[in-house]
Order: sequence, then C-alpha cells, then structure tokens
Amino acid sequence: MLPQVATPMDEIKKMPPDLNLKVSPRTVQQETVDKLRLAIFSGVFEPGSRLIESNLCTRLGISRPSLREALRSLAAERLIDIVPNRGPSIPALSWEEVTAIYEARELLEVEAVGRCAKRISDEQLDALEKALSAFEGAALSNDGLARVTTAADFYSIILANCGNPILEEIHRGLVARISLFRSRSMSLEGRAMSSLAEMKEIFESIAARDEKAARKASRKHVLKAMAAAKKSMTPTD
Amino acid sequence: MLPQVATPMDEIKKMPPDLNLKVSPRTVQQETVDKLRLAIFSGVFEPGSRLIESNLCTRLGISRPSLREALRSLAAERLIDIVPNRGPSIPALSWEEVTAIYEARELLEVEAVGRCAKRISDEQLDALEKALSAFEGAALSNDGLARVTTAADFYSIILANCGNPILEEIHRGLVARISLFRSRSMSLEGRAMSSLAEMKEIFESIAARDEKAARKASRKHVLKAMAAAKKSMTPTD
DNA sequence: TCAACCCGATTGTCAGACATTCTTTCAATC
DNA sequence: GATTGAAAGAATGTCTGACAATCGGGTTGA
Repeated sequence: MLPQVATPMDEIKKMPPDLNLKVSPRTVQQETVDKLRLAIFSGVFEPGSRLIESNLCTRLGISRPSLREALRSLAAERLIDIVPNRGPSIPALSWEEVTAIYEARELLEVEAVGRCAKRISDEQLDALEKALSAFEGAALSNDGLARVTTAADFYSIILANCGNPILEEIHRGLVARISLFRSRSMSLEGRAMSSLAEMKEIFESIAARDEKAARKASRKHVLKAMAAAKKSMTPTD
Repeated sequence: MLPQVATPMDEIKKMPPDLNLKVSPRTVQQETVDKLRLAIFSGVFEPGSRLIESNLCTRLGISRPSLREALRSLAAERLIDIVPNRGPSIPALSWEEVTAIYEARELLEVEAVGRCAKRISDEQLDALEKALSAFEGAALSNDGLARVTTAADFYSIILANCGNPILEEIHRGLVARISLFRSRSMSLEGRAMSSLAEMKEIFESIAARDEKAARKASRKHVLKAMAAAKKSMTPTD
C-alpha cells in the first residue's frame, strides 16, 4: 500500500475537535496596530512627539501603506492624533481632558461594578479573587508594569461580567487613553497599596452581592485614582 | 507698472483677521470617511452586505490605498466590520447588541442631561429651544430624514453643554452605530409625536434647571426609544 | 451524496513614484 | 538687531501597478 498523502481535510480531522475554528488569520496591519498600541502604553513615545512614517516603516519592517492603515485605526481609537500634512503624533493630554476621561470612566465603571455584583457567577468570582491576589503580589513588588497589567486583569473580569459588552468596549478604550497616567501614578509612593485596599473593598462588596456597596467602593476607587493621577501629573506644587 | 502678482502672504493678509486660522485642509481619506459614514447612516448599504473595494474605488473616484485607510477608520469606529481575507461589510446587529448599545446610551445620555441642566447658559438654552422647534416641524411633516437630523441636533446641543467632551464623543459614536434603527423607528406610527413630547419634557426640565427631573425625563425617553426600536425590528409578533 | 479539486473574484501587501505641504535655514531688508 | 522673505530639505497625501494568498462556488469524480 502506498503511503497516503495527507489532504487538507485529513489535517483538519487530525486536530483536536475544539477551539481550532475561529483562529482568525492575523494580518500585518493588525500586528502593527497591536505593536504600536503596546509601544504607546509602554511610553516608548514621548507625549506630543511626532511619529515619522518612514522611521516606523523601517523599524517595523513593513511598507508604508500597511503602516498608514494601522495609523488610521489608532487615530480612530484616539490613541494618536493625525493632523493633515503634519502626520501622526502622540497626544499630549491636558489635565482637563484627563479629568473628562476619568469622569467618563467613573460613570462606566461604577455601573459595571454594580451590574457585576448582581450577576457574576461563582466561577468568575473565583477568577476575580485570583486577579486580586495577583495584583497584591505586584503591589508588594516594585514592578510597575506588573501592577498596571494585573490591575487591568482585575477590571477586565468585572467588565466582562457586567452583562454589557459595549460598556466593556468603551471602558477599555478610555483606560487605554490614560494608560501613561495610570502607570505613572501607580508608581507613586503608597498608591499601589491604597489601590489594593480599594480593590479589596470592591471585591468584598461584589462577593457579598451588595450592589450598592460595590458602586460606592468603585466610585471611591476611581476618584482616588484620578487624584493620584493629578498628583503624578503636577509634581511641583 | 506691471500688474503685481499676489504672493501667498498677500492672500492671507487680505482675509478677515479672525476665524481664518484653523481651516484644516480636508484630505481624500477624510472626505471618504465622511461620505461612507453618511452612506451608512442613510441605509445605502444593506446590513450584512459586503463592501467590495474595487466597487467603492470606482464609485468614489479614489485609489485603493486611500479607500482602505478610510475603511480602517470606519472599522475602528465599529461602523463596519472587517474580516481578514473577506474584507469589509456592514454589521448586522443582533437585538442583544442593539440593547447593549441603548443601555450604554442611556447611561451616558442621562448623565449628560443631568449635567446640562446644571450648567447650560441661557444662549445655549435658546439654541436648544430652537432645535426642539425644528424637530417639532419635522415631526409634523413626513420627512423621516429630517426627523432624525433635527433630533440629532437637539441631543448634540445637550451633549455639547454637559461639560465633558468625552461623554459627547462616546455618545456620538454609539448613536451612529444604531442610526438605522433610529431612523426606522422614527418612521413608526406615532413615534415622532411621542418622541416630541418626551423631548419637550426634557427641555422643560433643563430650562427649569431641575436636574433630577431632567434625568428622569431623559431616562424615560431613551427607554421608549429602545422599545420603539425593538418594535420596528420585529414587526411580526 | 459527499469530498476533492479547480478557477475566478477579492483581499493583503509591497515597491515606487510624484505633487503638495511643512519645517528649517539663511540671506536680505528695514 | 529683529523681522521678513525666499529657498532647500524633509515628510506627507495620493496614485499606479503588481503579485501572492485566500475565499467562495461550481465541477468533477468516486
């Protein structure tokens, strides 16, 4: 019997039956958007600085059309500004704008936490507790990046369980725009620990299914985060 | 004496001294985004239908790179879907998604109306009253498009006076995504008139600077709009 | 009937080019 | 000396053309 050549169908059949369908192919422009987004989060680019297309093309190893498509996406997300004939740049947010974003975040996050308290499953509650522990570990260490990412995981679980994907989507967009302020303020003396206390309060309220307390704790948390961001923004008073 | 050729500087100096600075040049991609956005609002494209790049290029008279940049912008705004290797298409929103958008809209709009009631100036209040009259005229006529646009003007004034440009920005994005449902439901028998009554209530509360009443009226309005949208979505019950 | 194959249509990506516009430099004028 | 104007260089806006990869549907074959 001749060795059978594997057909495409055979390949598929050999795969484990689940989780192999929705592997959406990743395009260059998607990768680029993700890379640039991450770079912006990490503070690679100075706020207010201009991004030169030709530079980015060579640094990323892609062509200008692909880069420009990625830049349009980021501009629509408000992660970069694009001025006609001047090109893309990193937004230098004023304190008024940051305040407005924090206020909108408060509105959404309080609502999400309240809803989450009413409807989260026990499994997800466990996951939330684990995320809280992870943040505790990061808060005790001095890893600024870990603090931000573990805190993001915590919120992410809450937002994913608020029952409204739109709230989640908008919240993610808002938080992304102030990521630099968040990471800066998270490095402030004592901010991580008080943040941890606030998040524990939120978690306890959710675990107790106490919607009202959860909302109150959430509001307090966002307001304190805003205050910390303001302090980190104007160190010279 | 030879006729003097006008230099660029002369041209600028001839202009009236104010309001001529921030004329941002409009690029092809911006125009394209606006045109496509308007086309989507107007229901030119069937929900779920695919957009063929080459078609759009010839119809709009632009090149493929410019079109693709515009499409990326619209995709980031969630006004179109782009699936890798399948290209862009008009989202066919499920009722769950529409509900989620209306709920988020409720959250933002109620907040904006409440803030607006506290801080709007008398001039802007006049403008709001005029916008209300314009909607009344549209409601009495049978012009569906006029109804939607005049109603949009009314909200726009409120959101512009809520003191938080981020709320305005997010609200605009949300309303854009359900524009089709809004125009459909606005054509429903009697919906325009009851919408008018609700908007009058909102206006009266704002004019009276009664924040609580304004929030209540706003919430009622959004909920009724959602109910009307649902009715227009499932005509066969 | 069903799977494999093939083909046209469409998208993803790139290279190169050119006009337009901005920025900077530098010289000239008042 | 300071301001204005022009000129050079850099960067963006836009187009054309091309080609590989992929998808969808129809045809063929067992």
